[in-house]
Amino acid sequence: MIDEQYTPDTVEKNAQDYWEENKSFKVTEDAGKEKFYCLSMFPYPSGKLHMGHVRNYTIGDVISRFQRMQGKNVLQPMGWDAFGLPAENAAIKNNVPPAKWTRENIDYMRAQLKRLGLAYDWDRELATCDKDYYRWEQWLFTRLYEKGLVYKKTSPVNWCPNDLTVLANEQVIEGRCWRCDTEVERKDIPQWFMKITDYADELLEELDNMDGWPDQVRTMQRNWIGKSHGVDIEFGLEGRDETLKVFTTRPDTLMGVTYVAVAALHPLATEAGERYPNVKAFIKECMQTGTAEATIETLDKKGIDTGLKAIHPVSGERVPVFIANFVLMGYGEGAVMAVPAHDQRDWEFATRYGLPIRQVIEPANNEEIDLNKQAFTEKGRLVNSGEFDDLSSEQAFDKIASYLDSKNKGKKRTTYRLRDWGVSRQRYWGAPIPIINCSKCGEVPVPEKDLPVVLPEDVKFEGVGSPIKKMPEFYNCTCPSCGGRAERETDTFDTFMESSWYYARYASANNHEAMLDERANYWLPVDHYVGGIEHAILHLLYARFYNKLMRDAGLIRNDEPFTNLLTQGMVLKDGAKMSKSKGNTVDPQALINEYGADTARLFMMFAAPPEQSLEWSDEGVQGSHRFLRRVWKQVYDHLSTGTVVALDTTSLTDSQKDMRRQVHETINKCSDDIGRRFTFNTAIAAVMELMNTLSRFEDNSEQGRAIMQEALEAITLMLSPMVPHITHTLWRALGKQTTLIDEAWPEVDESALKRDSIEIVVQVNGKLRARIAVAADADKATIEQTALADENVQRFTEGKQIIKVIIVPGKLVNIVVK
RNA sequence: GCCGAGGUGGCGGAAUUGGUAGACGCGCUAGCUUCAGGUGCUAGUGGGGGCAACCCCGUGGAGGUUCAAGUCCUCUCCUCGGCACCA
Repeated sequence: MIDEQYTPDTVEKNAQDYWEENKSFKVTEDAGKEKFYCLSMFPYPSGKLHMGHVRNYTIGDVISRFQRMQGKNVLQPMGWDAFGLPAENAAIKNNVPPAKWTRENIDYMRAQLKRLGLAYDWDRELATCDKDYYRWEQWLFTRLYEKGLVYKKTSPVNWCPNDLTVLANEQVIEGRCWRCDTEVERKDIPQWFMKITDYADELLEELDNMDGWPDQVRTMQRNWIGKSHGVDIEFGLEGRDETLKVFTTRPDTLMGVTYVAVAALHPLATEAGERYPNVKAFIKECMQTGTAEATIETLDKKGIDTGLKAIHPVSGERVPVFIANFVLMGYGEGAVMAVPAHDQRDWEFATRYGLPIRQVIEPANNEEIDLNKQAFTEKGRLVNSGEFDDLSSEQAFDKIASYLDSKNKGKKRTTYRLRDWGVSRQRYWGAPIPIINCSKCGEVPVPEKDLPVVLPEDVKFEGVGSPIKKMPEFYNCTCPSCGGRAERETDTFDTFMESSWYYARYASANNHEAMLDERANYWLPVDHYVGGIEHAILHLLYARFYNKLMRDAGLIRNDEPFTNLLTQGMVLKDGAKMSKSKGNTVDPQALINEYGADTARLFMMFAAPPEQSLEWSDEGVQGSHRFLRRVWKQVYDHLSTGTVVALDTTSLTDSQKDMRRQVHETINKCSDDIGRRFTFNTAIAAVMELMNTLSRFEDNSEQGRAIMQEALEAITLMLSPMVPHITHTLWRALGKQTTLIDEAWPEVDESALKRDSIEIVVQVNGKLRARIAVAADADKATIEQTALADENVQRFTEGKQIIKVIIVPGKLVNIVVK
């Protein structure tokens, strides 16, 4: 028996103690059982959980618990994305080492996760700042170095003058630092890169097969990789031996070239800048406008003549070489052939500087175009192109490409927007890059026996700059190759490195001899991955890349890491994302303290489907709590009424059959909503409806009470993935000797779904006019007769000609009259 | 500019394959319970008309297809997310 009052605190402690004592969520490989690996994106230990975490982890937990009830061997692990900038900022502010700050946050947040009752196998917990974790990342990096998949290169990088760190292209949002919004500068420093471009094609092509991912995410990744087919074309330069290479996706427009444009950072531009002061001034102006303003000022095409003349590869014509602000150094060759008649940017530029506009493509459908108004950028038929005239754009692409190839002046080429991944960071709180720089031997990877390169944790922070760059005891070492004096890299890895493979490490978390082992092949790929849409490109692309690196290193066998992806929506309050800066956050801890974890979980799952944004509502939370109290009360009242006999389905009254039918219809719907559709909100709504009916089902007969018992057991089971604590207690209260966590999902009794009579909707000319009851097995003629006989239907058919009658079995009749 | 998602009561949302629009929850109204507030319970709740039975209108807007459209097609307006001078 249970208390009359529902007291979440004791109920929840009770269930959590049981799970803890019985290691309910510890899981091992079992070849005899179907595995299910459910993963939620691990948190950065920033201090305490926010509502987004609660939502994310509840979704993952519901899926995990549901799959467990389907009889699967479910792995649900949790860990900490523990390296990163905020720890350093906190260290400076509070004068506490990043390691200490991070580990205290982890302890606090772990307790919060446990308080939410999440079904994690805590034995597999990992933190990326532990040397036992990052040593394997260092190890893999040295293997990849041997394979030539990582390299060092001095190159201009995005430099954030505020955070004093290099940013990946992906971390630059509209010319500003993704983290602090400071305008990004350019700086030349030696950097380590991973050859993600080697995998660009596979990363792109696999997307087509990844049905378990949202289209939105797949499209974003496709665009990010940005594959395009074109031709590299070499223009001669008048009075010089060298050539100028350009990239174009429209070689069919080659005969329309009237000038060539290079980026401000192109070597030819630099050279011209040294000769002419006004060119130098223009280049400087381009640099200052930088990426930020360039994106805003999309209309203003500016440039300056270098004085150089390029030689057209087919006609031999001399055309001017301009420096133009709209040409990007980072894409293609940093130089373009300009065809003002057929490219809008070239057209705007040519119009501004009085350059010729020469039509070489005409519309295939002979429609009128006016090149005085704008460029004609579509494909069509070639004109004014000598021997290429009358070819279609598509034919000309190949013809012109092979013509150029035969003259050694051009070659087909595929380019990508995707750049190699720069992984060096001039930061302290990250995994040290396992490379030693020797003045004699150059760059030498740290040998396996010397790994891990441990990041010193007992450090003092004195303003900006990484402390290990000032620690000779860290960077002084001997060269593993020649034994001479050498220095370590003091840069650390981009923290996206750690989050790119943690999902695999959970499978082998306690292996101190190897990065991964055969257990990874049991668990991988992740069956269901749950996390924020903000990781649609960066994290998810890097993780896919890393999976392929690990596969090609022979560590795992799967091609893709995440079979299904669920991107959960944001938690909003007053229509805006909850954030500290907006001051509209609600602390999950306060919510749990007041109502308990079950109410918090239930509200999160009920207020909106998981992929949509969720509007916070204090009243909604109360509503969820009220529902749990009602369920509790219903069970209490049922138990207080006496004992229950076995259900005998052979002699039920109509109202008992109706009650029982709804129970089993609800099981049907819930199974589909949770298992297939992931619409937890509608699953909960269905159980609420069932509860509403049940509370009006006042049948104290023996069979009435047996049905009540069956219904309450089903409700308890169906709610258990969402609210595991209260249901743990109610299950026992309902007289069960078993423990809820080990129970299977309820089964539908098909015979209970049968109906003798069904309701059919009758429309006249598509408008609803009546509802009729007919036998479930009534034939069409009977249904039609009954429908036509209805009094209200007759009002609308009287004196009219019936043209036809449409009958949708089990649903509706539509009578068309004139 | 391009790509993607969306627009349904006072609010969050439901309607799964073209077939009863507004499930479920919140809020609100009335009543009961209560010294009172709160809790709990009962009834009602898209707009308009009607004592009622019922009727008319209604899913951002305008057309269209269909026996039937929130759902499909065309055009259009708006909101959100992503990318953006990509040659």
